[in-house]
Amino acid sequence: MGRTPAGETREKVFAFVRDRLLAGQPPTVREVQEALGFRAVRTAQQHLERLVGDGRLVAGRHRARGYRLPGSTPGARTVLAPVLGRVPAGALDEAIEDPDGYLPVDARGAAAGDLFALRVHGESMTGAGILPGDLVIVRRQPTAATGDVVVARVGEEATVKTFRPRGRQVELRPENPAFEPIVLDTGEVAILGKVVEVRRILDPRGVAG
Amino acid sequence: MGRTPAGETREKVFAFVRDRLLAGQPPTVREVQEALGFRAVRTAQQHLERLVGDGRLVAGRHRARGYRLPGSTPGARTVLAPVLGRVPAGALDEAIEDPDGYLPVDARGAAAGDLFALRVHGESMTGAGILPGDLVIVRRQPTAATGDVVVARVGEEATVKTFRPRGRQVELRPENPAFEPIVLDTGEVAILGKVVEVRRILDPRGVAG
DNA sequence: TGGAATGACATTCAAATGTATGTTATTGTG
DNA sequence: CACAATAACATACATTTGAATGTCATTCCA
Repeated sequence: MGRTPAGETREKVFAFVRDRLLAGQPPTVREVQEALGFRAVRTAQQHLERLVGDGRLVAGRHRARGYRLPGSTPGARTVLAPVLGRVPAGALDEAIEDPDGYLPVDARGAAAGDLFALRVHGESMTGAGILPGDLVIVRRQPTAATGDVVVARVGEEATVKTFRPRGRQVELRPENPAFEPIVLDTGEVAILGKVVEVRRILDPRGVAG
Repeated sequence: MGRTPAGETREKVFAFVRDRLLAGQPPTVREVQEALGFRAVRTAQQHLERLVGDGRLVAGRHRARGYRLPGSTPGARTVLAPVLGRVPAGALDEAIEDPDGYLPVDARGAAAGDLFALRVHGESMTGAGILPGDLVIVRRQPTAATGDVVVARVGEEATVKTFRPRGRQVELRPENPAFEPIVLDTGEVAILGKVVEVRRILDPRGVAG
């Protein structure tokens, strides 16, 4: 049977699969076959096997539409973190019931339900590159380490600050010389979670929040 | 057999399927079954049928992982944007062939293949809250509007700057007083795309890049 | 030149996955 | 209470779909 120059077809196969995967629509082997115009399933299958062998794709064993891109094992760990509109005054779970939207987050190290997002108000953290309107992605945890950027509840308000334990007290330090640190007894502060990521939408293509 | 209050389970089924779909991972009927703890495939199947009947889902006939959100998918549309390690010196497509990883991005307004991410080097944009090490998500486009933060190629280097047209020339303005603006003829500058989002990973839970 | 690697074909097998049939128990309503 | 609707279970069936077996022609390279 005829053939095309070496490697050329495989690039097309990879480009097709990659585009489909990036679009969130994993193809089947037969869809690859059809898209590339192969007359045998086996041909598409072989190309895919090669790509897996080259480490350019990863395959799930006997999994329908199971081909994925390597690297961050994408998709598999993408979860949607709810964007909480109001400050979570009471229990977090209640606020999560009525989110403003969802953000896709790569959550390898966090359980799916442990992530949420908040919109930042105020300029107290501009020195850390966290501007008003930014979205912070928070992993729920009751404690923090020195220097962590945390979301803490003080009374009825939630605030984003740098965490610094001070013996029996806690310092919530803003990253802006125009603001004063807050020092409170441990009992007066509740750590809601740690800021694990900061996002700023420059071009609102529709990201919720 | 026992049952749960009316409608309650169905909401959970819908939430599960919706989250999976928004994350780009359509589930199988059996995955729904397992996730909800049903002992029979049929139970999950029935819930899905109801959701389709209510218009909250659409089903592809005999299609593996064929359930989708109806209509124009008003919710988020998550795609995976490749993180380009090196500066894209040549054609962008070549750099995309070998990404460092992928980031989940809500890409409502952008085509799947038009998004990529770059890691920021240098401190020329700190005034705009873009710090060294940050990831910028870029939508490919050959032109830009005044004030847009763009990724431009000047010679062999790609740089992130604020875009300001100056008649037949172009000013690439850093957002840091320690840096000088770059003014070049239009022909010397190629706009690779517009920065639509900025991300900073504070806690590396595994986000690629 | 001759073997190894590659590209492609035709076909079959087996696992996954969507769909259908039938039954039991609980809840709600007139 | 009778009856419909709902929730769930157990099981079987059919299609899709990923893998496997075998063959042949073309290209590449020593």
